[in-house]
Amino acid sequence: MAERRILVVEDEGTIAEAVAARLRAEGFAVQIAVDGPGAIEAVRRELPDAIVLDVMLPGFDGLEVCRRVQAERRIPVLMLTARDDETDLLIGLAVGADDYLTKPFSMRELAARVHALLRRATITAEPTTLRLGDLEINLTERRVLRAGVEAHLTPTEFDLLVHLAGRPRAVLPRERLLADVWGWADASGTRTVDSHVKGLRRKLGADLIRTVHGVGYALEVAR
Amino acid sequence: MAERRILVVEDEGTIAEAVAARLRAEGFAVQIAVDGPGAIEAVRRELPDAIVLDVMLPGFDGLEVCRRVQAERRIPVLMLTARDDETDLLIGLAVGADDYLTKPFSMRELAARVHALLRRATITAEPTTLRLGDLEINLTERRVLRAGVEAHLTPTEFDLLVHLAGRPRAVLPRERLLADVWGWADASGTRTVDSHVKGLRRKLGADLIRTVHGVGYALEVAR
DNA sequence: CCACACCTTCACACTTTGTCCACAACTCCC
DNA sequence: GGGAGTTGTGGACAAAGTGTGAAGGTGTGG
Repeated sequence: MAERRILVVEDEGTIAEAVAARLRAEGFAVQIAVDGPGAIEAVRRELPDAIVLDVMLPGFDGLEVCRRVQAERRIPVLMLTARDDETDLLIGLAVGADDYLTKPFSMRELAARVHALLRRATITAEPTTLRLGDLEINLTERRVLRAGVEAHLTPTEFDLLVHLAGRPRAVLPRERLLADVWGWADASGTRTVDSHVKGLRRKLGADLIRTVHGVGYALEVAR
Repeated sequence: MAERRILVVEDEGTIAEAVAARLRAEGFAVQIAVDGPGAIEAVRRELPDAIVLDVMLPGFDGLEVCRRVQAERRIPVLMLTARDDETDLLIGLAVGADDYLTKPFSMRELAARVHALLRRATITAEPTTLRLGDLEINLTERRVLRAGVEAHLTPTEFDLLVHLAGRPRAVLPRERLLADVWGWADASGTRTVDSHVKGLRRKLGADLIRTVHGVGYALEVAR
């Protein structure tokens, strides 16, 4: 099996280093992110097999990270909660965390949980491909077929398409797409979304994406 | 959120009890059925939000239960398979199961799966649609149908309609509409509301919006 | 260093929409 | 019935939004 990649999201340097060291000793390739935006970016870039995620983070918190990550792609998440707070825990599970550890925790326990997480992930038949009408999106291979014909998409186009496909038929405002796909806070004055929609239409057919004037775009799916 | 109802279908008493106990601890209301016919009946009576379903059952098996249930109503199903048998698994997914667990499984894992199932269900079951008589307003898609026929509305027309639909039959003064829909403080001297009402009447029928002389407009709904 | 793929921005044409205006039709009240 | 105020209507016009092709910039891999 190829080396498994783990993303550790933790702003306290000493903890992050300790966790990373232990996981490396277990044979994982470990990346560290120290805040919310960094985590999102790292997920896109590194495509980790699992995430160890602190709930308390600068930028936006771990729950937000978890929600956004899960919106894109199914990745096992182990949550670290500082306090013995049931609220965090429940919210965490609700936004897609798979397991949790309450600080302080032992490194041995952490390692065991991460192993369990990955074992489960490989056993489970996670839906790796989205099927919407004659559109087929393979998330693990990042391939897209329309009516059986493969289209070559750029990375950004693919991410945009996946986001639209996550809420088929729903109208997603440009600001929302810019925030979720690009991670931009400010949506004023840019035509980037429009440009990429143009690309998707050219490659996948003009009828795939509906423009909702003054609002945004929606993925059309035959019912 | 109201308490979520889970139906556990499992003929082995000890397993059924253990599963039920754990799910109750997670805050769910749990019902147990021990065979196929009992499961079908329980689904009809209890209207559960999700089903945890053993494949091996007396009466008729879990796959049959799954098939029948899905034929009636879309309910998330978590399948429990005794053996590590791919055949059962594939059939299960084919007849509408959403996820599965192979025995033996941990209760923690089960709970996480059920949470995930419900989370997914609430996301997909979100076509927030307003229905008022023969008028159908889909908020996430921003589509409007009158008597089954779609009408293309401009952004402002749509927002105005939604505001009227939010208080059906109530008379909303122009000043109120201008404040809520347009964000204008000053209502003097403008006929903007009237213009957009004109548009709505043209596209959706003159009988939809009632004029209250000297006051404003109200959405008419057949009782 | 070059070729290449990609992302973003820009300028322009085109489409859609919002607001206002003028006049007709209507309502209400005396 | 008549008049004042209100509303309906069609269209003009400007403003805003969108589609499109191409250019500039960045980064990557050879």
